Amino acid sequence: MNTEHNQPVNAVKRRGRPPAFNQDQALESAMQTFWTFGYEGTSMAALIEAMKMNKPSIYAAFGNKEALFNQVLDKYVSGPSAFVKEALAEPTAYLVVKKFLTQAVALLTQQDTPRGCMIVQGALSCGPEAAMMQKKLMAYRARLEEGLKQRFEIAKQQGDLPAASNIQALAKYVATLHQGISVQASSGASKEALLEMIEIALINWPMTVNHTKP
Amino acid sequence: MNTEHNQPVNAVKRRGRPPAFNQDQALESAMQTFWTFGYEGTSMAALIEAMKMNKPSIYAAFGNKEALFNQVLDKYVSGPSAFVKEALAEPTAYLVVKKFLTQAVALLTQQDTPRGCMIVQGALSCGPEAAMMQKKLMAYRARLEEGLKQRFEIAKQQGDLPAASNIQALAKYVATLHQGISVQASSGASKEALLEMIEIALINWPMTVNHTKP
DNA sequence: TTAAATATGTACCAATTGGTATTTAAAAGA
DNA sequence: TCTTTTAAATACCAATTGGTACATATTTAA
Repeated sequence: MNTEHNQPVNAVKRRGRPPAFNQDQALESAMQTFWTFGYEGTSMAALIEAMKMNKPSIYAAFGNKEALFNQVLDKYVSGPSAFVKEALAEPTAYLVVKKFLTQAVALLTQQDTPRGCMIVQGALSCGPEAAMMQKKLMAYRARLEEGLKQRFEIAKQQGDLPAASNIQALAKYVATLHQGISVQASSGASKEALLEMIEIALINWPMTVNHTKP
Repeated sequence: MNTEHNQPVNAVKRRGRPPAFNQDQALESAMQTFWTFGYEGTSMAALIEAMKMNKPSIYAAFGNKEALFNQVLDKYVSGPSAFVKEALAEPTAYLVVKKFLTQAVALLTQQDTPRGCMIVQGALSCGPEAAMMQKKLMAYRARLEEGLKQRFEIAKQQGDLPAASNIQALAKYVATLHQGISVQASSGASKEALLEMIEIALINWPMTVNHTKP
């Protein structure tokens, strides 16, 4: 049963039986599963069903559960979570935050993907065996918060944020909202309700006189 | 080995071997464990060690894992989480929110208990077997948000909040911050950093002219 | 002293966990 | 055709999961 899923057009012919699965599609299915149930809540049995691969094939192609999750994480960051980089590129701190939170709500409440953020919820409370992943996700979150802080530092230097701004606290404010939004989304909050909520959160965003809200 | 842990001073003498454990202390240990590792991440083996009881004794005293967690939840709500009711009793919406978030930070970052909120993180992402607990905790969170909304409705009627206030969105704002704080706390955020963050979140809390910030 | 009642402790259960050894199938090259 | 190479599929592994049966210990009441 060779369906040649992952053969590029002019692929070099390799010897041996060709894989019956598509690498990227399988990883996508794994992401969907981990995203839904978290690292600990996802069993190999669930992955086997979702990826439509048998266990030895998964281990041969992606390594063990931990290695597979790491590859899923990469895919998540460069895929669903790619909007973060775009948001940080917005011209003002206000627009950065507005775009970041708005896009987060859009992603975390959309119909065709699981609700909630995989990096927030993938291994939040878990047993000792998932402790390494817990730390890894913590580091990812810390990196995002650090990215916001650095962006706000630039905004401060540009006179976009008041010189007296506590950029550390501002970054934590935005990160906290994002993490809360993740919990809200996974608990069933609607996109509309969360967008209204964001409006409130942004009402008093600090700005200097020469940078007004649009 | 009868240490008579749970014999009240003038207890009625019951027949049979007296329990070697204290009901409340054992439940406290169970709470600590579930709080740390979540529902799914807590194994019976971990509970046995923490509660210093053997498995059949646990089952006899508290029922199965699910029943035990339910009793732990009750204890959590009436114990560590009791500040919620106090906060809702504050005289103005602003003070309600300030007290609620400040106390939440205090609880979720204190040294002698696990970090993060058990109701937020106890079963956020989990496998199908914990789905019931996931729903149950979602309901708890929804109840809190509803409590905030009702409190804000009263504030609105009292002229404490502007008549045009979107109390639904305000309640979701506060609930989202609380949930985000839980994630932050479990990720190692300091009490001080979170208190600074709360200040920012409260800067533009809506108020009418006859109710000013203290 | 003995029976009834209740708790503890050991040993066990089937099912599931993550992970592999081994056999079989399908392709390319000689 | 036949060997080599690679993947799929079945069957298995020890360890752990939540949950129990059963024997033993400790108390009170008769």
